[in-house]
Amino acid sequence: MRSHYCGQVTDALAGQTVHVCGWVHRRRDHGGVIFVDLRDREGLLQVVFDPDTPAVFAQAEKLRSEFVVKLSGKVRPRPAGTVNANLPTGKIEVLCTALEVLNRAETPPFQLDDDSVGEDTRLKYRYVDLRRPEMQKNLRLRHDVIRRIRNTMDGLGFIDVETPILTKATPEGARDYLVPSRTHPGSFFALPQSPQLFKQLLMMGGLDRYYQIARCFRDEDLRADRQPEFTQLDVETSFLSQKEVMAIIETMLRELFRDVMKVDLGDTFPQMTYADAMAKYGSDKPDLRNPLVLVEVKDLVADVDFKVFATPAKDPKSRVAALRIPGGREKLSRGQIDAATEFVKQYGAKGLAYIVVNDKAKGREGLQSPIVKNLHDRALTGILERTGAQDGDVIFFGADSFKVVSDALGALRIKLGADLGLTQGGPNSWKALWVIDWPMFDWDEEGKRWMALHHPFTSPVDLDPAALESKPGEALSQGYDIVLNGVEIGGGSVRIHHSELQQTVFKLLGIDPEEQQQKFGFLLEALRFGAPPHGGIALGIDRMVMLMAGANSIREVIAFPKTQTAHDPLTDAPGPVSAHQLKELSIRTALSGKPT
RNA sequence: GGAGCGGUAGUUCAGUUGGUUAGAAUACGUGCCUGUCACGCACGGGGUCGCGGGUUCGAGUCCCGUCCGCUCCGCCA
Repeated sequence: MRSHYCGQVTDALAGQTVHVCGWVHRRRDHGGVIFVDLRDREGLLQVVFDPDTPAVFAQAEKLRSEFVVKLSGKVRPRPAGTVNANLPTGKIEVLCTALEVLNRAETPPFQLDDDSVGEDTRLKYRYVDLRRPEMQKNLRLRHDVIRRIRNTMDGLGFIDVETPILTKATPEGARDYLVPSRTHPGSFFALPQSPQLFKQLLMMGGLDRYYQIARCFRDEDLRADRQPEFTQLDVETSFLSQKEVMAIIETMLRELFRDVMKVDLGDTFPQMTYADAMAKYGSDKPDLRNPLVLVEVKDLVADVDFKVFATPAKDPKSRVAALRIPGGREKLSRGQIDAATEFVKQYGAKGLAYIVVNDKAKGREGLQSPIVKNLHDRALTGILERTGAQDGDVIFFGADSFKVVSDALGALRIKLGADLGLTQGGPNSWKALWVIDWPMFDWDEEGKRWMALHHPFTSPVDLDPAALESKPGEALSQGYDIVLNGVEIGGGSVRIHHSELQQTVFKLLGIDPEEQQQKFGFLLEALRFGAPPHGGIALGIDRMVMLMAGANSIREVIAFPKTQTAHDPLTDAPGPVSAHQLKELSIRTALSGKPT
């Protein structure tokens, strides 16, 4: 006896008796006949209950939504005149001859065919939500992605090695999730922010091609594309150059998109330096589908009688940049320009200057703007030339610190590209990009110290510790990020494999020798026992699948995600624990959670 | 830590300058209908308007606080 899931019943089975399992999606009674749409992960099937079979018919009268049933019946084409190509249940139906209710169900908390249900309700009843076709599709896509990644990595000779979930707290980086130790009172494990150090140790262990589909934990505030626990493809290799690692990942991604999405990502992914990305796109993860670009006009306005521009133009740590919106005069309403001004304020900009280009040929008379009177002819001409302005364009300006201008105009570029429909290609357009030549460090004004732009184990291009220490602000790293459609889906680097250089980097980051020893002693020691040159990368699986699924949030591709406060509405985690449990862990007080 | 938007029936939402008994759709229940598929028709049940306080003769509506959800800034080496 064969069993079939209902969605797999096809024309070919016409005339045969089949056995199907599924959920009751909807029941319709009409003229003494009962119709039940049965649902499984594949789709819908119409089951008919005829009054000629009274025993089964009586059972069918009790069926409700989400009842779990198993039934047998004869597959038959719809009667003539009732077949409509647009019917969701197909040309085939099953006349039920035996019905078993495997489980009853209460009225579902929401209708499964309602796609506007609030996310909190969906998450509270995630097990119901997961039955919806969209979620089935997303999770199967995720499975497919991971399966094919494993195939590719395996084909390239990579070994999957598991690394500890209970590990050691790190002083830098994200906040750790801590786990108290019962056997070491007062001491704590940390959940890994990534398997970074373990995979480096694997290189020292001679496992020269490692990968893992690894769960990572970071106790930081959430976003649409950030969850406190997430999954990354973690990769590390020995003896390979930056170029070679990037080539492997390109191959993997190209095959993945070819096989799963039927998309060609192109033969060679373009590469862009961090400096160029910031200059042209105001972002370290440019979306190349968006044609808008930032144009530096600092030199043109250094001598204008307008402090808003002139002051930053003379400051080496500041920038004055323009963003030209082709056809902006028609496309942007006055309200949208005001909204743009408000928009850039969240990135620290104090305002947003603009020029509407009415008639270039008329010179300054042809420009409409609150700031034109403050700019001399040479500046205006230069700006129009350099931005390539045409009649009908709007040019926005940012003048502030390098970071504020880049952040503000970079974000405005993305927003207007989307709002005005300038971004090319739509959902089926894919633009991959490597961002390379990252600075090693970024100066933290508040902490008065250098911060690693990538992470503290990233190798500088120049391996001489003395050179690094003399000019840390100018050092470039052997780091690389992979960006897809403006989303950072991964980042990696060639690592430091000399103990002295690693200590120098720690020192520059303000980690004194004692703390180095306490937190990273095992790494420094391992580096002394024959560490091969090594490097790798980590790719965010959740983000990649989110992009492939066309979803707006990684929660849509995670079976049981958490809300913005890192709460799980389904299990109500995190929750209080008993006083007994706390006592065993040598924890005296719980500040808010009442012991139960 | 901060900004914005939201919270009204199981669900999705409406609710006017503060004014009678808070509505619609859908879901749910009962009945009718001989092939329906967003079936249709009739009737019915269903509400601490997130929570607390305040203003007022009177609050879903105004004010303050608070909790929750979402988006973003900070944060995420």
